[in-house]
Amino acid sequence: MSKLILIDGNSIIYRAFFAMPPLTNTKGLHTNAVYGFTNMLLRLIEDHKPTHMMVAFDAGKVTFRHEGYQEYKGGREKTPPELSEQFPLLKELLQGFGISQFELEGYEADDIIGTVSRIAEEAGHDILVVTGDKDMLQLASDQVQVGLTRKGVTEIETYTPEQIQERYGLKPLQIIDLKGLMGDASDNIPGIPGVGEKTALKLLHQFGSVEEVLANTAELKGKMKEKIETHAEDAVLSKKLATIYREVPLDKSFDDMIFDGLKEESAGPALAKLEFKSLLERLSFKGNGASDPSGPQQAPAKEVNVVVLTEDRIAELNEALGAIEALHVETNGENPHHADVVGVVFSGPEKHFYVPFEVLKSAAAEPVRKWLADAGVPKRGYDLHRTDLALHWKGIAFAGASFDVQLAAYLLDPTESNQNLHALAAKYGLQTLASDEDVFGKGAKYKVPETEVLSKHLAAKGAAILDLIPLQEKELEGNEMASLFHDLEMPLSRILADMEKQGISVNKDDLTELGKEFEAQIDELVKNIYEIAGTEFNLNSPKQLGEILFVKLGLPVIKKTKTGYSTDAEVLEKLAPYHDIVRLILQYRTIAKLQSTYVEGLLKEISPETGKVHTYYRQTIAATGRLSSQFPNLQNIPIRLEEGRKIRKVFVPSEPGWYILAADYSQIELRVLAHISDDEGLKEAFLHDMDIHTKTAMDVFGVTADEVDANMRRSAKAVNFGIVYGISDYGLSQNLNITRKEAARFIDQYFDAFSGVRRYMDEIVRDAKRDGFVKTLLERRRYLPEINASNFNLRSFAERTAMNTPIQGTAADIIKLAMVHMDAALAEQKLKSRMLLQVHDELVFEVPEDELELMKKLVPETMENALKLSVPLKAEVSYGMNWYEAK
DNA sequence: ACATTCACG
DNA sequence: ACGTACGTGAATGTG
Repeated sequence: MSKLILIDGNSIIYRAFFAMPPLTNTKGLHTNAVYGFTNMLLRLIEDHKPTHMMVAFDAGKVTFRHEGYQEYKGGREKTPPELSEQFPLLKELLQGFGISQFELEGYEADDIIGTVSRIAEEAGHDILVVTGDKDMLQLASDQVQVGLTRKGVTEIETYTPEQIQERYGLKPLQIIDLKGLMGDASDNIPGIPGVGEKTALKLLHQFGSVEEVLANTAELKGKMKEKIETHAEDAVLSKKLATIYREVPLDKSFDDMIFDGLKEESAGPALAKLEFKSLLERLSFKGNGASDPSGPQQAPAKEVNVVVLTEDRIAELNEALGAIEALHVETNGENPHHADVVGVVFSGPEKHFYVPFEVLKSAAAEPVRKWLADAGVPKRGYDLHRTDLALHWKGIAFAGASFDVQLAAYLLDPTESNQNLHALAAKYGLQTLASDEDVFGKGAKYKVPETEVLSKHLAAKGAAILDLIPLQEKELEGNEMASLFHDLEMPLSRILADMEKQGISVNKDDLTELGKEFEAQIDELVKNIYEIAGTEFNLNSPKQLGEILFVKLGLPVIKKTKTGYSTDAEVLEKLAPYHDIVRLILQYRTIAKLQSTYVEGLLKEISPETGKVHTYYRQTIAATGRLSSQFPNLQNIPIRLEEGRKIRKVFVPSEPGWYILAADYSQIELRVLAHISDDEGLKEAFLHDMDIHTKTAMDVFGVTADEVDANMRRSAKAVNFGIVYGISDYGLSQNLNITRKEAARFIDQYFDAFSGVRRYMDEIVRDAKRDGFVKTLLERRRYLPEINASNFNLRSFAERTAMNTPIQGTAADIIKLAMVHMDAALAEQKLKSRMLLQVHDELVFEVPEDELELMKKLVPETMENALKLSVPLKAEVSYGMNWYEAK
């Protein structure tokens, strides 16, 4: 028994658009209408189990109806752009669902449906027509039911001829006459003025058709008669316009409309692309994709063909290494330097080999380890940076990383917080991969399951990696990010791993000594504070401190936090004149921070084996493309205050007689801004290597260099910071402690002096609103879904981000390039010097004495020539016996 | 798990 | 009128 569902695409998507609340995906595309449409489709499929489906669309602005009546559909509101952009999304989704779509230039969707339904009817099929347009009731027959949307779009009320009779007292074809008399404002069909549904029905019940009404106007009287007679032509025309044309020349056959269920491999990605996560979860794909009406259920993982290799069977893998296309090393713990290897899987398209770690370490697995260490063999996997480190500390060398799906996912959307392979696979609608949480449990409940379960899970990961690679590769190419990925980020991941393995030596004794000094100072401060307060309390508790300051001592409340009084440094600075205790608290805070984070924290991270700290650079965290550093964070070692800066003295070379050499970019972000904004004044300043803050003060305040005083320069510096961050008068006023009005004046003066920067800021925000994302010079992207939000805060934040990200991100691109070039130069010149740290605009090396002169030239040169801009890049180098001295 | 504070660029 | 400066990580206290 065949069942055909014909859907009026235009009508339904319109209804869905206005019925659904606004909805956008993370890329900022509107998806509400498609979401409503999809819900309706799933409902139809479930309720009616169709064997054939087709969605018809209007095509072409002008249809045959316009020939007789040019005003047809005139006066209609233009389709809102939020809806227009959803048509391609819907069409792509339908393709993924395996549902045919018809359109033909010059015809409307209802004509196509009318034609198909006539042919299908003649062939003896059962048909359901789905639309929001009552006109289509004219198609109803014994075999054709017409489903009209109710309220939303998922509710559909189906009409048979009997039900139409019941409701209107009309035969289906008389619906055309009804429209002829009433007209239709939305299509600009006139009908007879003053005749609405009620009158029209009365007339039709009496006469039967438009023609009969017109032929018998004699039987009518009064105003009604007059109106009908004067508008007789309109009625005839209106009827003609309302008549669905059922002879559209379609070159489609019945087979073109076959629907044999949702296929996970195509429907999944389509839903995933739209980020309809709830629908993805609701659907369970099995065989023909019929969803289980009993509700959500766990989709069974696809059977992966996995071989568990014991030591005596490792030869099977040794021989199959040529067919291995991906690997996955499962590790536990956050810190890859201290991670245990839980298990390893080697994946080919047909077969997966699970290798317990003991087996990988065994003598028999020597060929596998050689394969792993061979830089000439490209490796593909998930988080290969972590893999490299984990294996390294277990004595297994890893090289040749060529495609990391985590890194690719980061580039494709650097703000996505969940980078699990499970989430990634789901995002692309791939075969459901169990989550690590489900397999291992989380937190204290983490437990490695038995080999049977573990090997299957890891093999499924290997399979997911293999499936993801071509999809990501294509997307990277589509975004012109292939080079950023292959030529910058992938090579960098290996370099970072090398730097981390190398580590930087920390003088433990000096650090402990420093800790003792801090401890004495803390004891003294705490004693005095308790004495002045007249009570002992937990100084580290903002809550208790607030109680003392604002209740007991009655100091004025400057600002509040969500949970109570704010006691941050900014507040305490303002309170200092009121009470002597405040200075002491500020001093305590400073020293306590140094003690807990930098003395105790760093001591804990010193490796007993190497006497070094081995940070972990994270390449897939920062939304702008910067690196971040963990365990310990070596990108926030104190420098601004002398007390803290001393911490830097404990970072020393790992070999006697060597030096620490550091080079940092001077004003890289403002130089980047000069380049991308093409502002003449800013470019000029950097071409002459002027002091940029003084130059800014000169232009903003209209004075000569000599007239710039310290205060003017300070203000100019704050404005420059503000510009880079995406300026707002409020932010600048906070920073400079001036009124918003004064800040606004500064900004205005700045933009008058640097009009190219104003132009850039306007353009980048406009582009972001149009594209939904911004880019760096190297095509790194960041999506800004809130750039068109109606909420002022959200929108403003996105606008500032649009201004800042290309600047901060391009600076990140540049230093990453410099690192790749530096690594190559060190290798090529066979230097012993080692790159150890990156701190956003600074690179730190350890250098033997005999390479010092060379490195003092090579490092800044390499950094300055990393990328050619319209202004020169400048790097300043220094060196000493420790990081403190390299300033 | 979340908030507050503070270290860096 | 709206009310935040951009990007991070670690330590600590609290619910």
